Amino acid sequence: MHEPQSPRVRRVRRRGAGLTLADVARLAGVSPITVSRALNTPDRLTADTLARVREAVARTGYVPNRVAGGLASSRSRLVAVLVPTIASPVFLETIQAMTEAFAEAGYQVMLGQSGYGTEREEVLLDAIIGRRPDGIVVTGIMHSPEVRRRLGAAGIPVVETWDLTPTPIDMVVGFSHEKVGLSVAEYLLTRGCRRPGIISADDLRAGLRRQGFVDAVARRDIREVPYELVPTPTTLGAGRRSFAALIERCPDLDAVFCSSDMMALGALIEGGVRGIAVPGQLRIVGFGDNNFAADASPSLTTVRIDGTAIGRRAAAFVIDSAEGRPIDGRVVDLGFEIVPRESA
Amino acid sequence: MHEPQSPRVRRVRRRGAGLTLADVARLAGVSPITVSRALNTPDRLTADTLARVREAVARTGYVPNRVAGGLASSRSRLVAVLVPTIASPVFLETIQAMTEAFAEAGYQVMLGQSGYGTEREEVLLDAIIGRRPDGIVVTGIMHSPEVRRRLGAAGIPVVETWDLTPTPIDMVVGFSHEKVGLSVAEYLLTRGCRRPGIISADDLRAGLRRQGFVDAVARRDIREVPYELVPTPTTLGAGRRSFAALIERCPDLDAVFCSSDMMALGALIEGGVRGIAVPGQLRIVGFGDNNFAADASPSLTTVRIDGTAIGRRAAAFVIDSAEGRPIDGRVVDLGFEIVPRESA
DNA sequence: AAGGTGCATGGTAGCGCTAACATGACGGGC
DNA sequence: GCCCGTCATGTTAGCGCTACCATGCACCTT
Repeated sequence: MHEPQSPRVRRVRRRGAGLTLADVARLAGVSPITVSRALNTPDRLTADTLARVREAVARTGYVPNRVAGGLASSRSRLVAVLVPTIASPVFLETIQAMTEAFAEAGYQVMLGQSGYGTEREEVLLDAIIGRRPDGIVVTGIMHSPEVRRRLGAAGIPVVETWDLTPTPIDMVVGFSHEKVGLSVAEYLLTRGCRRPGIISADDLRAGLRRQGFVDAVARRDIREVPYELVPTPTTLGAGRRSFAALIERCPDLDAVFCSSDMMALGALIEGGVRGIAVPGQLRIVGFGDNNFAADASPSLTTVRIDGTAIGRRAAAFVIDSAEGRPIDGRVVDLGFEIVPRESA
Repeated sequence: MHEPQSPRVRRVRRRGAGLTLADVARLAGVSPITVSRALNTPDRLTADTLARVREAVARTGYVPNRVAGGLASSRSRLVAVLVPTIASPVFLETIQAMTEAFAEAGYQVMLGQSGYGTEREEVLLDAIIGRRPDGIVVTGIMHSPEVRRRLGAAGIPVVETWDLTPTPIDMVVGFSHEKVGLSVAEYLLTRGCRRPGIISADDLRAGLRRQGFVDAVARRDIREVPYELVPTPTTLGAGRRSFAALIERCPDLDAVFCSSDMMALGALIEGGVRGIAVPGQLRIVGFGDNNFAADASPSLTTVRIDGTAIGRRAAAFVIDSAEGRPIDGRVVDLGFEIVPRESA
């Protein structure tokens, strides 16, 4: 840190390696730009030059500084991924698929947790925009007009996911939560249910599913759907307690649609404890097709979302934008699927 | 992208905002460096100057380019977090706590998934080192000597987590998995168990817990501990099937230690299906104290790890290193706690 | 009065890389 | 032999910021 040499000397290297492209170039006997090309566009060099540079890189253990590269080329090869909170397992599959797809294409994922209120969301957004990512993927639709304005102004490709809107900021990959509610309602009605209830998280998307469900059953003259609202993140315990509350209020319930598999499992367990026959007496449907759904007892009927496909599609959008390829179809509906199992 | 103007003209701005510190300085009537100080060390300016700069920033909507700042200061304010895969919920709490702590201190988290074999791990490592993060947090101990060498050579602070070693690359925050196995064994022995089995993931840390368990019961002359090995990530289904296999092989089993709560829940469910009384006939212990453990039926005895504390401590290590504060105690044991509930 | 001291602000020179243009060698068509 | 195109490589000039030192001024000390 402290240098005993004369003060006017060239600035001291602070960091370990401190190896630069110029050092490698000197060793290989070429100009710096040639090393740059060896790393970025190797097919533009003769085999001989390329080999010389590669050898110099290997000998020195040089790792190019992408911060400098990013500044020079205005391409950071960084992508921001915003989730409400990572602690909820809903988006994990999507994050995993994205991280993987981005890593393969040479991009790195920056994680941001937006679920801490508007004020901190704006601070986070500035921190992210300050890093000049090549793209931003958000889970859910951005609703705050201020946030939408800032994202738009930053000129960074934005992909909204896990939801659908005809008017995305930029691009959107997801599915219709209302249609999920609708389909589940029809699934249950078809099986003879006439007195359904809902256990729902208090987030926007779960709300849309509930709305879709309520609308669908209303068409069959079921005007009242009892429900319990649960704060996110949803838990098994919340599922048990909500189910208990619901069934005590309406003992004649014959179906429950839960906004997460974990809560559905809770309902299943609470039902078991109370001696309620599932699906004989009451049907239970979850959401998410988490990896435990198939192995519950009875196994859980649920709604499968292909989180991996969402992640991959979102990554492709960002990468295509960053590489300057044309984007067509900025609204992608990946749909969903009801997985019939024993519980309904 | 293509400019119809004369070719010798100054390079064109490619990016939206394109606003720089110099623009803000001009507007505020100060030098660029003063704007830089207004953003980074505001208390070094007079209230008047600061206000003028702040106003200019607000008027323009300027967001400083941290890529450039990082290059100039060799402080990227980026921290890499490496997990085997994000899809396993084990580290979520830790990641969440870290992301939060880092965000508060102005650092951004870069996510990397290392669990794809040695070769891809090295590529990932170069991608990460290339971004010159101010710190790297890895879950687990890094064992590959090549990786350890590279991390050491990069001169970046490294925090290993979720495990313990007297010889960390740099710093380590975690707990002893062997001691976990030992404590659980003693817990079960104290309660009269003499024929315990194990359902364990095939990862290193779960292996250490198993070893600790086996060693502990061996001291009480229990020489053989039947076990089932499960590939990670562990699932409820794997728990059910492993439990079934184990109980069929050894019907006299009186305890099972599972390497994850999810598998313990699977064992619980399978036990229920088979009419095995828990804990009367057989005791079940999980690991992780996931948020469903307390609400299972019977509630799950398990081992609680304070993932949040691990995350916070790891973040503190990195931030202290980055800010040049002295680090003492580079090995931190945060311990664990057995949570006695109904299942054991 | 001369010479500090402390503070707010500014000028200069990079950080390590790449875009854009320049150069020079080579080969082919006429 | 000349011109041109093509290709590999080099030169130059930044990208947008901050470290470092310099400057100027108010206020003190002796």
